[in-house]
Amino acid sequence: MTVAQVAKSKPSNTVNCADSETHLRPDGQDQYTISEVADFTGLSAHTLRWYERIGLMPHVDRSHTGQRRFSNKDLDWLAFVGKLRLTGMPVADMVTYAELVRAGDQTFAARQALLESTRVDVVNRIAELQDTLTVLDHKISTYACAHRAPERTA
Amino acid sequence: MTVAQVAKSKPSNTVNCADSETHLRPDGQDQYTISEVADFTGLSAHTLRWYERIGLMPHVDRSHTGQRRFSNKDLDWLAFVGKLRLTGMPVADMVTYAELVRAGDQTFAARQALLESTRVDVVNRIAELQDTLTVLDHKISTYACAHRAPERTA
DNA sequence: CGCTTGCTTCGAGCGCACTCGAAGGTCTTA
DNA sequence: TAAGACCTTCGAGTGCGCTCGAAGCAAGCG
Repeated sequence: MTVAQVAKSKPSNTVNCADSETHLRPDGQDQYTISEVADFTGLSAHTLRWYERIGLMPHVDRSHTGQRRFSNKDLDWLAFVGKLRLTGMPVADMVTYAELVRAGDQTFAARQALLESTRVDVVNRIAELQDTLTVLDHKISTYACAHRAPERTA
Repeated sequence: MTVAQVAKSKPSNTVNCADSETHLRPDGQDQYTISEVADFTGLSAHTLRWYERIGLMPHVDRSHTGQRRFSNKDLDWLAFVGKLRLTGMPVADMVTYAELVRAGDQTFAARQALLESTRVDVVNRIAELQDTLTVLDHKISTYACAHRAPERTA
């Protein structure tokens, strides 16, 4: 509830080192309907509403008639969530992270820990994939060989 | 049906270049019950039967009483399937590959193509993950910064 | 004013990859 | 020969991540 406001009151320095987020979108006006966001992110409107319902999005602003108005901050968040999704992190864990964010600054350490463990997962996954790649290449090369030596099928 | 026999009649040269498959298991006796295979692979007996049902396994030999007797070749296949699974390939696609294998030598080209396209997927996925890793590291470093500069919360 | 478009909520449905349970046959060991 | 483990098949159930449909409100246009 207040989270959105708080977020808005801090243009770009939620953290304050080498921060380069909140790239304003072309029109730069920080107000997007759900279908605009759907187009932009590739997620369906249904999915966006679902994300909010399950707590994977901070509560999105509403227009005076109750329609969602997404901000650039929301888009940034969605982009980040998209990255987490790529890591294969379960939605439930992303929700946990989102809850930490909503809980405020005192959860920095917990969030960092969560991201670090995710990082480890990603690194492992990459190693796994690279290993798989080796197997794949080996297999592919055997097919290539079979091509070159088509004799002795019997 | 005949597939199993054919497979067995070719000790280790299905393809014939630098072939180093079929590492005999400790007891080396080429006959495993479903629960042994389950232990070995980490898959459940249910899943193994399911793999066979959907055509992801060549039909497994049976004992005179109808119980499954897995061969080393089957274990090799399962290991390979495990790798494919790691790539995120849908089971349906693996079944397609399995069908190609069962169809015989004239599908070498198709199989090679399938593996090569999988290879591309894996490479892309790795790139994606590496990209994600960058984002993650950036985010983690901002948390680290926030720790070092705890002032200016207001 | 009525119509279309697009939003709202809620709850049900879907596809995937298993996962499990039931009912029954078989193998081994006492 | 009887108990208990372990196998068989078949079909139903589960959990996840969406995905969709229905019913209804609101804005904007001719």
